[in-house]
Amino acid sequence: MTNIKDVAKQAGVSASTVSRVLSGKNCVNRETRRKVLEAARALDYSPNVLAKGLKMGRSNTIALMVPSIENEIFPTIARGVEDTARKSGYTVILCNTYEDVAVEQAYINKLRTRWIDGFIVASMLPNSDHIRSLWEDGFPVVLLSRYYGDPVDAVIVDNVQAAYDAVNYLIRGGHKRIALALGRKELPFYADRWAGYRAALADNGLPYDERLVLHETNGTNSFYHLTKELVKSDLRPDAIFATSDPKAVVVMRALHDCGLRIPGDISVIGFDNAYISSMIEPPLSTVSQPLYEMGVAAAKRLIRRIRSREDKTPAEPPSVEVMPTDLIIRRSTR
Amino acid sequence: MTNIKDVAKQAGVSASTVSRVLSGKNCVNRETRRKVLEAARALDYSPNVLAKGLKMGRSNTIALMVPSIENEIFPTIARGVEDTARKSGYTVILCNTYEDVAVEQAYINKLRTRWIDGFIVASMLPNSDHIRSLWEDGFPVVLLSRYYGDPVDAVIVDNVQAAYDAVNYLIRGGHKRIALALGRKELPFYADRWAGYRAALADNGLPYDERLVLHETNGTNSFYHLTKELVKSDLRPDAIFATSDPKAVVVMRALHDCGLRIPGDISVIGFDNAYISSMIEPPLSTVSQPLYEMGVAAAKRLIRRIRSREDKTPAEPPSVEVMPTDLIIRRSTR
DNA sequence: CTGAAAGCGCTAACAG
DNA sequence: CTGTTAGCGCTTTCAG
Repeated sequence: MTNIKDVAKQAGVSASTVSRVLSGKNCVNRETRRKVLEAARALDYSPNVLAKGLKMGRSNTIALMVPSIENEIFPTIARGVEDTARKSGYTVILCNTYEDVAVEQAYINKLRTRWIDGFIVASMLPNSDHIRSLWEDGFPVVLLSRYYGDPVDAVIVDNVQAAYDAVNYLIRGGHKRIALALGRKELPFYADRWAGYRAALADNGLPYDERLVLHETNGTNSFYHLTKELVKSDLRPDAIFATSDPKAVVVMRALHDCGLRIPGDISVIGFDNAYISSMIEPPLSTVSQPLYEMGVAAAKRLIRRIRSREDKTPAEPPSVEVMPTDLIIRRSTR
Repeated sequence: MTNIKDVAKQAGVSASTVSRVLSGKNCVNRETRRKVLEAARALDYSPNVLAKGLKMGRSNTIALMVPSIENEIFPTIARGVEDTARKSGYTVILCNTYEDVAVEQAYINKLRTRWIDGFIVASMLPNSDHIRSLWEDGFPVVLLSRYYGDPVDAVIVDNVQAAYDAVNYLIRGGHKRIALALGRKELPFYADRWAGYRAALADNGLPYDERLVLHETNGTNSFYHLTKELVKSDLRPDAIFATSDPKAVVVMRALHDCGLRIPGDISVIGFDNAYISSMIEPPLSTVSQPLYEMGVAAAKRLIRRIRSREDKTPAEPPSVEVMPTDLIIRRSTR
């Protein structure tokens, strides 16, 4: 593999000059610069990132931690992060934590070792203290989607408001008994969507009935039976708000299997605007989050942090960026 | 950040001894070893990967190149790769090429620079010559899913056979006029599925009618109109084989909008066993590829290559690993 | 069994 | 404007 010395020799200059030219320093003679560039091209030289990183104390690499890249929303987020990172010369490392604090911790310990410039964490759990120690130690971190009020940069949506809007829409449409298919409530965005649901009910003078909230037991499929039971009881709802699209799809299957028509007999609304939601029959009304843009925003913010740390610019205080959601009405609601 | 010298000082030994202990060399006194380990723990030391990589000429990092992580099948593959890599101490870098040879090339050029130990390429296009130059230069590479007969390691499925099985099943079920929703045929797996379709027809004495094959024009949605047109013509098929599940879903929507019943009026079968396929109504019959296992197999093979290159073991000849597919019959076929 | 020294490829003072 | 030098943190001969 060709290195900087080879280029230097070929161009008849010293290694430092090659370095200067290739790092875009302008204090180099036009002619010398030309020779170096030519030599570099001729030798198809590209600098060794490891050596550079060792010298500079950074690697131009960031880590993206997600619960699982297989979950609906993360591929799009990942693409936003990756596109943005690449444009700024950063490479991204993908880490699946599987909602396992131990796996998360193992990653952090390994990656902290000076060779990762910063973290985008979309996998944070309430008890992820090793993540907290990251920013306490001055490491650039931005939280994505899961935010617990810590003093750190974050990119989120207003889940309370978004859920409120969805439920409110249902109520305006004349629905009186609205059930909730609720994900694991230790996750802050589910807790918030729950709060938004309650607020919308309250503001419209509708009673909150705990029996109408379906709690996820093990996995998305648990909603299949929960929905069936609820629908067959004497509490049959006229609408169901699911806190994610996959849950909505399962709910719809259960409803279908009970012989109910959507939206004729019952309306369904989801959350996330996953790809499937527009494809199923009937197409699902849902709340969309700007996933790609959230990935972009998180990456931009992280890179700003990294740069400002390197420049020793006085650190700005952490800020949380709240991205807008949209209510998308398709044909699963009347 | 604490480094090897700090540990050495703390333990009262030299840096080389620390290195020996931490690299698991056994030629170290029991007591010395204990002291070093203790010091390392006390200081919460972990070695600098960049320095190590620079010295050793490798980074324990591999790159996974995919067309887009948002495509149905890649998250699962990525998870298989990542799990396997992590278990062997490798980190994976994710690269989305967007089917763009220029992006792919930019990645390769950047990553070749001694700091990536090997590549898993799931994005290869017929004219990806920079990928070819990779293994020609002795770089560890394994191709995933897209294989053009080159002399290089690959992990694939037998797409001809899988498509043959699907179409054959349809024919056995009494279908006589089977249409094909065909993806971009410059991609080898689509070309193979097309070949399997033709072979099944031929073997069963059914005519091959070019008018029954729907060619993707721009994106998956193009099948919506193509399907509608076909169905309204006097060639109305009694079954449609879609070369991927998303295509099948679009086809089903078109059929539904034409008032046709599935599978009553027409059967539909897909390919990939994507998550959605079991969720839609009716649940889609499809061909499943062992995506996770393919990721695992590719990672294992790559790591073997990397290791054997380092050990200077004589290189085994490249081999292609063909993984099994399954025909999954649900309710979209009769 | 252990320490000293060299060097992986690069950049950043520091001289000239 | 350019070359020389030192050193980033680690592993690995080579001596002892």
